Amino acid sequence: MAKTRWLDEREAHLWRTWLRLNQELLGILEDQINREGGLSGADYAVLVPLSAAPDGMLRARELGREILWDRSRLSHQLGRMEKRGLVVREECVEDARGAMVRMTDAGRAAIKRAAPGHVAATRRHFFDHLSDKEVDQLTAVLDRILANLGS
Amino acid sequence: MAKTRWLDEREAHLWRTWLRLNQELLGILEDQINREGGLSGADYAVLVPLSAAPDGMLRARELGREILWDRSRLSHQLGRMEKRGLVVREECVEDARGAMVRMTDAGRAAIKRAAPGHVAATRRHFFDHLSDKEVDQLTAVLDRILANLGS
DNA sequence: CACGAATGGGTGTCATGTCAACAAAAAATC
DNA sequence: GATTTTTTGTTGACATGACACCCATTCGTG
Repeated sequence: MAKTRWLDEREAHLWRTWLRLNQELLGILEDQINREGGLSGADYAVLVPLSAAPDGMLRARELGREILWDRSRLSHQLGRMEKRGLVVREECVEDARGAMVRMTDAGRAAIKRAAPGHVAATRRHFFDHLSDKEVDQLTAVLDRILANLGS
Repeated sequence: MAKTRWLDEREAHLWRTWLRLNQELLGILEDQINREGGLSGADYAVLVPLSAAPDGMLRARELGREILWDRSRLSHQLGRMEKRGLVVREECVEDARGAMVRMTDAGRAAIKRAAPGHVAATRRHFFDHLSDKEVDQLTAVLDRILANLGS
């Protein structure tokens, strides 16, 4: 067990900024979604992959994989969303264990209502402050970090 | 209401990476703290400012301001931590409304146990994949975004 | 085919976070 | 100095998330 190498001043600053930015930015965007679409951030996260899928339908397993949720969390969330009429669950034909999740018309309407404001807020608070070059640099760095997370 | 300008391919990619990286990275670090110190991420967040404060004591208001928590959340969390003997609440001399929060010896021991592994994990999963120059670039970009969040 | 392991999904329970309402003290206003 | 307004902290109710466990189905292996 080697002696700990603590973060130096620059590193600590970056780390605090990283955490704080993440926290505040997500909070702002969540509020935004909440106000404009009557949706929670969780609702939105679920509806996004569904709206991109054919027939607005995905297998629960796939859905969970896309948004990195465990099955329990997804199941609870789907139960709540089903109760509010945003999605329905149907049987899966090719695998009797599975469950298909389909977005209802109300679900599609809700995300169509929320999405423009969400994108606008994302631009206003994030992309508007980045040059094209910085987008590329940032992408390269974050992709690299993400790719090494497994280790 | 102008027509929505959706994210292009590069932007969408960066945005997904940002969200996913945060989610996974924070999850990993939380697990780490959890295992090594028997602490939750919330416990850790509370203990960090306390361990940096004189006498391990801060006014609740200050503590909440540092970690950007609202009063209710902090109060609940402190209640739980007090029950587990990590902190104690004391009266505030100069303001009878206030509450002082003091880290107990057990609290200090817990964070001393968790901190080295936490820093190591932060390095392993984050800083080890960044050059010095990239740290500076990233800091500049994120600071700028953070500074503009109020708008 | 039979059997144990793995997978997909659900449920209950408890920890955590949010929100509205409250009470007490301090600050501001008149 | 009395009265409103803010600030500080707590509480209770409720939404959400994490975790352990359950059941049915499918897969892998003999």
